[in-house]
Amino acid sequence: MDKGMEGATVRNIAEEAGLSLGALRHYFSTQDDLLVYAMTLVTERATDRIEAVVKRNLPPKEMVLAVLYEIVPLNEEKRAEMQVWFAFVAHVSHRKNELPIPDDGIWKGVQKLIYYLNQISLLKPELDLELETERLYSLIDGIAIHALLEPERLDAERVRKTIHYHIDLICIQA
Amino acid sequence: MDKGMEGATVRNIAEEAGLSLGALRHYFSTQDDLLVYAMTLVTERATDRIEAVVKRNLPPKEMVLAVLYEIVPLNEEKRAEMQVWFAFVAHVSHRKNELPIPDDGIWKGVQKLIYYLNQISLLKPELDLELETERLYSLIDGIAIHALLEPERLDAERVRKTIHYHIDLICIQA
DNA sequence: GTTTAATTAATACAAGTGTATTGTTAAAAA
DNA sequence: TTTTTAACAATACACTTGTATTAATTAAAC
Repeated sequence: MDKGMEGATVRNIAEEAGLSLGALRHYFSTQDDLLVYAMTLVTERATDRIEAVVKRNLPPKEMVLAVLYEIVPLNEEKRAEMQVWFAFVAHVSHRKNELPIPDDGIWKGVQKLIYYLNQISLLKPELDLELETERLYSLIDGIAIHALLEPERLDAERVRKTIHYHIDLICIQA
Repeated sequence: MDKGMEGATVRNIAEEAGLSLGALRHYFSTQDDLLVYAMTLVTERATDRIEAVVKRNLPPKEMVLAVLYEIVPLNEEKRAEMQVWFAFVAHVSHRKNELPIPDDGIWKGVQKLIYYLNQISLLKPELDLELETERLYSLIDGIAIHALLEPERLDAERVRKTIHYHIDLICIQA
């Protein structure tokens, strides 16, 4: 978190985990394995959190908002996850083809939300489903990155307000 | 571009530039200087391109769209710039306080666009200026990153369509 | 209780890293 | 024309990197 990707050396990770170099290597024979594992871990944690929110059976609009709030770094835990994800994606994006980078699943999740809002007739009928998906997807990830990189300007309340504002605008009776 | 941030070693950069290690060091005494220079260069190029667009005196809406299109990676040149920017920001974001990372100026640019649209009464009057700025800012950066990381799904035309769609929706008489 | 496997530790190694140093050539100033 | 400065080159240094190897220890299985 404070040494960046340069600090994510096999030795540093071993030390942080309280293991020797050999012990760590017993579980992860290469550094790439380590990175892919960490990325997978982050996506799984996020997915679990989101599924838990869905299971709470909130009213439609509140559920949609709760899911979106779960994607974005509103507390320190999610902030840490997002930071890891951001660093790793940037670090390995130049060799997508040789590494099994897990998909974060946000695109499909946002797609489900939009289609759900439409099915229960909460989405304004004049809107385009596909473009609304693209728009919300970009909005969420954009906000997430901005909140990560400029936390002083974009605090938690402002993040929530912006997302709420957008959802209100695409739903009937704003 | 194809070796990522790990490949941005002083030696690689010197070779790519056709210089010896010593020669490169004559201009940049440390690697950080090199990175900061490259980031500054990218922002300056982007800023210049945008200012050129503004000077073309297009009709309001077309001007706004043209500016936004200039931020987003719609061709290989901008794609390369964006990739550099993305890699560098991720690489140095964990030590914002020790490095003079230049601001990309997109926030202020988007703010100007929204306030301009409002001043000439093209923006729907019921909208919130500050939240619309935040929304467009996130949308643009989100689209930019998605276009960078998933170019097959989000091609140039889809990028333009999404941005156009959003601007239509916040302006009167869609 | 002995053997087999899993786990951990300790070094080793070759390669690459940023940066410093020193020397050489070319250009500009005096 | 001399001298001072800029530009470049070559090498050196100390250190870190990922990974391999080998050995020691612990746990499980039989």
